[in-house]
This record gives sequence, structure tokens and C-alpha cells, in this order.
Amino acid sequence: MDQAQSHSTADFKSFQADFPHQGRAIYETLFERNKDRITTNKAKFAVVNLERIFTATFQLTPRIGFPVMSLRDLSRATGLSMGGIYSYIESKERIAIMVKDLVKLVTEELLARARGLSDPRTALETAIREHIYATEILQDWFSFLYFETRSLPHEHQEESKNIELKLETALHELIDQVRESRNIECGNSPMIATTLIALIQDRYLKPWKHSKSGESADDYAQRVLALMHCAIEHP
Amino acid sequence: MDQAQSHSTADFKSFQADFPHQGRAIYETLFERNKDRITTNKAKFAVVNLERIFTATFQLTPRIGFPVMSLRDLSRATGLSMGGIYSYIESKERIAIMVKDLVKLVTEELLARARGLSDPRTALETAIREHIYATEILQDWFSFLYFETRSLPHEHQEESKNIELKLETALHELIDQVRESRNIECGNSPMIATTLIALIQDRYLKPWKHSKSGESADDYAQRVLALMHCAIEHP
DNA sequence: TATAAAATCGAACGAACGCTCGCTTTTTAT
DNA sequence: ATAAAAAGCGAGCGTTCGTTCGATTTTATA
Repeated sequence: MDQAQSHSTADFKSFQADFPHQGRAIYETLFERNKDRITTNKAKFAVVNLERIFTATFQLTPRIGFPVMSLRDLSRATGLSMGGIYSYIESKERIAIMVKDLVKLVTEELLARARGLSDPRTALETAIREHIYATEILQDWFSFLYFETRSLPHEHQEESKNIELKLETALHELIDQVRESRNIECGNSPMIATTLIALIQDRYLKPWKHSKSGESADDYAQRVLALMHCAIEHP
Repeated sequence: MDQAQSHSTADFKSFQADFPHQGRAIYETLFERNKDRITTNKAKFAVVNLERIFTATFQLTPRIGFPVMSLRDLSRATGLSMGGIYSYIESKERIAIMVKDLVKLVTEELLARARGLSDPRTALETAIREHIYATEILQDWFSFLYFETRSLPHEHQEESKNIELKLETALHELIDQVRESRNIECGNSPMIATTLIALIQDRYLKPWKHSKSGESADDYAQRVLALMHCAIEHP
């Protein structure tokens, strides 16, 4: 119990200290969840090579886009042969599907934890703050999914949109709960939820804008929350 | 004078009535601006075929992305042969560059007009409202540029980002002017400008979200402006 | 250290790509 | 109506793509 909730802390540093989806743990997760599609059996090999594959993908795609990245590019950037790569993916598009899978997993875990908090205001703030923190750590993954959703097979494309729609609905409901507890009535909760998601995304989608200012994730989260409370309280 | 300012009106319908970049006029502009690259001489042919090419592009790319759209796809969707298409574009990537060009033209025109208004509050509101209206009319163009900027040659990629950066700077300065005139001091103007752009973009980038609610451009603009004034006045 | 198993390799394959160019059809002008 | 000019065509070019599979190297086991 204590452990399961241990990283619902309020600043980035302590979030990062307990956040499970970082470093090689990501690739252990990926390996476990795709064991049947991967011909290599030993985690020892899989983890290091999956890391190579995704690191190279995130290095190549922001400049040129996923469809333009060829497996020869990927082979060069990973140091693996084409055949080597294909013992970890059954097809090129599987790379994109695995990214979608991890982003979905992380988003749902964070949302579930926030929803578990009893106080609506704390739940709402935690949901937003932790999404900003998680997308800071997993920027490459979230950014890739946003821009490359079009490269996914149709059913996975729909699933990718649903990740966002579910989060938006959850935020909108939490906002309504906060307002109820304070007897504020206003119909613009969906608009505020849209704004919040747009701001969370803006930060990880436009590093060329945000990294220039150098604002920390903590400061950004604080600004987003301030704007949110302003909008909630002055309808 | 009167005529030059004639479409700075406050609702979508009257904006649309005077907005020049609509229908075949777009393709006349495109033809004029690319005459030297287009082997066809007569506007009569160019306008109808450019329209076919861009209509087909905007029909194909949202599902599959620009790099995956082949010229054979485009040939099928336009009814033109491959050779026919190549008398209007010198290369596939020129399609994307022409989109960037038009979006840049429209954005700069709107911004210049808004800046020309003397009252800061009116200027700020006009800039935002008209951007929402213009992106409603030219949704395909703005959406294409956002997602396919990666397919552009490097220098055009930079230019595409600069369109957004210039708009953001302009909005942030206008917000400061509004605050000055009311003696409100606060350092979060850049954050509000970021929010405004994120909200304008959200609407044209996610039709699968916004068209569901059926909210009109007028209503959306009203909500965005309300949120903005709330944020400006309660620092 | 020998041997079986697992992991890795990369040349080769058919398909599809962007683009060209000699030809045909349509339009314009006399 | 006829000739010259413009527009449109599409098979074919060289290249590159994602993917495969028999050969080779590395690892695990005894």
C-alpha cells in the first residue's frame, strides 16, 4: 500500500526517484509484453538491443519522420544488421505499435493512481503534475506517438486517439468534482480540460520552443495549475 | 482604407464573406507565386489542376501521412497522369513547400492587420479571433503543415517553426500592452500566448475531437477569449 | 575444451518508389 | 479548316524499400 502510492509526491525530483518506467526497465517491460513476437529468448540480449533500436528511432525520426527512416538507417544507427533488428520486431510498423503500447500503459497507470486519491483537488493536481513529469522523462515516446500515429495500422490509430480522449474525460470530470465541492457552477469544464491537455502536449511536442526558455518541469506544472485554478474559480 | 479593413468584423460569417484566400482564389495565388516552376502557362488549366492536386493531397495525407502518399495514389485521386502532375510541381516535396508558403502568407497578413489596430485589446482579440476563423476555413492547410513539417527540406522546416514563433511573440507583446493600459503587472504573458496558440491549434489539429461537440468557430473563439481575459486579469 | 543452441549477419528478392521523356490529344490562332 | 503550340499521357528508368533465410559467429552447457 505504502509502496504502491510512494511516488505521488509533489515535485519532479521525487517523482523521478520512484517512477518505474525509466532506463532499462522500459525495455524489460517491452520485452515481457512482446515475448511471443521476439525470436530472441534471453532478456540479457533483448534489453540492450531494444534500447539500441528505440534510441536510434528517436534520434532519427524527429528530423525525417518515421516512414522516411529506413531499416538501413536504423541498422547503421544501432550497429545491428538488418537480420538482427528483425529478431526483435516482426515488421517496421511494430516499432510504432510498441511505442503506442508503452505510452498507453504509462498514461493509464498515472490516471488510475490520481483517481484513487480521495480529495478531488489533489487528484486533479496530481493527474496534471504527474503527466507533465512523466512526459518530461518519456518525451521521445510521447512525441513520437503524437506525430507518428498516422503510421499506425487503423485500429492502433484509434487506440492512440482514445488515450487522449480518456484522459480528457477524466480531467473534465475531476474539474466538475472540484467545482461541486466549492459550489461553482459553470459549463466550461471540457474547455479547461482541453486547455490542460494542449499545454501538457505543447511542452513535449515543441522542445525547440520550451527548451529555449529553460523552464523546469516543476515551474511549468506550477504555471499550468495556476492558470487552471484561475479558470475554475472565475467562470 | 475602408476596403482594406473591411473584413475585421467580429463574427465568422462576415469574416468569411471578405476573406480572400478561399476556393479557386487560393489556386490563383499559388499559380502566380510559382509561375516559374510550373510548365503550364495558362491559369485556366493551372487553377483547376492545382485544386485537384491539393484536394487529393488533403484527402490522402491525414490517414497515411505525406511521405507514404505516392504519386500513383495522387494520380489516381486527381484523375491526372503522373506526367500531368509534374507539369505543376517540380518534385513531390514542392507540394509541401507550397502549403507552407500559403500558410505563411495568410498568417502574416492576419497578424499585420491586427497589429494595425490602435486599441491593444481590440488588436489582441482580433488577432485570435481571425486566426481561429482562418484556420477553420483553411483547416486542411494548417493541419498539413503542422504534421508534415518534418517532410520539408531543412530551411523550410525552420521557416515553418518561425511562423509560430513570430505569432507567439506578437501575442505576448499585445498581452503586455493590454496589461500596461490597465496597470496589471505579471510575468506570465508568454505562458498565456503559448496557451492561446495551443488552443487555436488544438481545434484544427483534432477534428476527431472538436467536430464531435459541434461547437461553432464563433463559440470556440468566445471561450478562448474568455479564458484569456480571465488569465490576463487574475495574475 | 568440445558441442549444441542461440543470436547475429548481410546478400539477395520482388515490389514500389519518384521522376522522365517521347508520344498523343486538346486547345488556340489564323 | 488547318497548322502550330500547349497540355496531358503512361510505360519505363534507376533506385531504394521492407523483408527473408542460409551461413556465420557468439554464448551456454557439460
